[in-house]
Amino acid sequence: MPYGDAMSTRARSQERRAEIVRAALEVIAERGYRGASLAAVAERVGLTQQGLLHYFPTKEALLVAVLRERDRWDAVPAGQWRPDLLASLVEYNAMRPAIVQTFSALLGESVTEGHPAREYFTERYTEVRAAMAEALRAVYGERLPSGLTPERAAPLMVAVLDGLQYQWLLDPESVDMPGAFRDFLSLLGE
Amino acid sequence: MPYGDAMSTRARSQERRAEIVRAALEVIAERGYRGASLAAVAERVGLTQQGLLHYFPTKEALLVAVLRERDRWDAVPAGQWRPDLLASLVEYNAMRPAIVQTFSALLGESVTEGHPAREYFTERYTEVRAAMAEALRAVYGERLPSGLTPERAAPLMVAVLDGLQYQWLLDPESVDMPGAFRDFLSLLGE
DNA sequence: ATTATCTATAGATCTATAGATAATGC
DNA sequence: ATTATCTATAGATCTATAGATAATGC
Repeated sequence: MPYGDAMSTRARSQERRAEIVRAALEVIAERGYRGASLAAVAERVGLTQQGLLHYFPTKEALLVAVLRERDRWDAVPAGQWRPDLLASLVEYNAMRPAIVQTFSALLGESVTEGHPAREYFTERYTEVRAAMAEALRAVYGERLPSGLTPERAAPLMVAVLDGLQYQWLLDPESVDMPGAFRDFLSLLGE
Repeated sequence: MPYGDAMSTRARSQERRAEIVRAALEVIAERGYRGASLAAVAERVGLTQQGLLHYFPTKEALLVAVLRERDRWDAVPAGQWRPDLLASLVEYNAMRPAIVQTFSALLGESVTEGHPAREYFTERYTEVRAAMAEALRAVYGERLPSGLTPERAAPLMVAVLDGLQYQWLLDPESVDMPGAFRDFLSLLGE
């Protein structure tokens, strides 16, 4: 391939897929997964709905790609979580409502029957609680200052993160998500 | 109206509406609001979809009735909340996954654009945070033992309640929702 | 008269399949 | 040859409207 040449077909194809996944993220944020139509995603990347199905053969395949993409954002591996990094993550999220909204909408839908993301979230939360417990253990040992074990504090930490996101998405003016999360950290740690 | 007579038409009609609302609750728990079809609700009460529309002229009118019904369950007025009563409420909820699931699914959907329950949840959370702050103030005064003001503890309390529900709905075996909530109360209160 | 319920149906969608056509890369 | 994309379309839904029919209550 000569210098300055266009991308290879494979690279072009991968970029197209990435574009489609980004568009799907947006449409899911706006309408949820069940409400997101392939046509709406396709339109955003200048394809017909049938053209999109060339890249992802079913709507569910596209959702799987969206969830994989989500996993890639966890730039910090779970084994390296620390409370101060989590606080930064919350601040970062507070600048990215679209992404928070995509996953809050998906989490909400996932508790309904037969939802294709249900298993993903169930497994992810098991992992996230375990990683959170390890992160707390690394900082505090077997007991937090409040007396809780890392295993019992972990689901509370996760609950606060998710619960604050819903309150903040519904009413960003009234809810200081990063501030509330720092309050919770000080509660745990004192 | 003679003794032992059947109900009045009006009473019969109200009972039919209540039946429909209950059925809608179930279908929304299973499929969310966008995924819930009027036909599925109608079938559950032995009506055709068009027959159902005699009682609720649009799908949105049915949702409004569902949300009103939800408000009626808050048997304990917000002005009388106390931490120990909240703990009982969580235990009660842990025995009613269907109801928890209906509102967790609706909350998740409500953050998407143009969702007909969005305004309802936005306003409700404003009220719930205020009521929670008052409940905490009544017990602890201007500062909780942890040093937080009631206004800053309130959104955390609400977040823990909602966040735990999602974790519990996804994996009831692994998440002790009432136990975790009590842990959080002891964190706040000590 | 009013209420409850039905059949028929319009008009929008939605996902997915089939198969054509054009462009790209060995 | 393979890849990208399109048109055509099947087959399922969905909500809502129109209008008929039967039952109930003044």
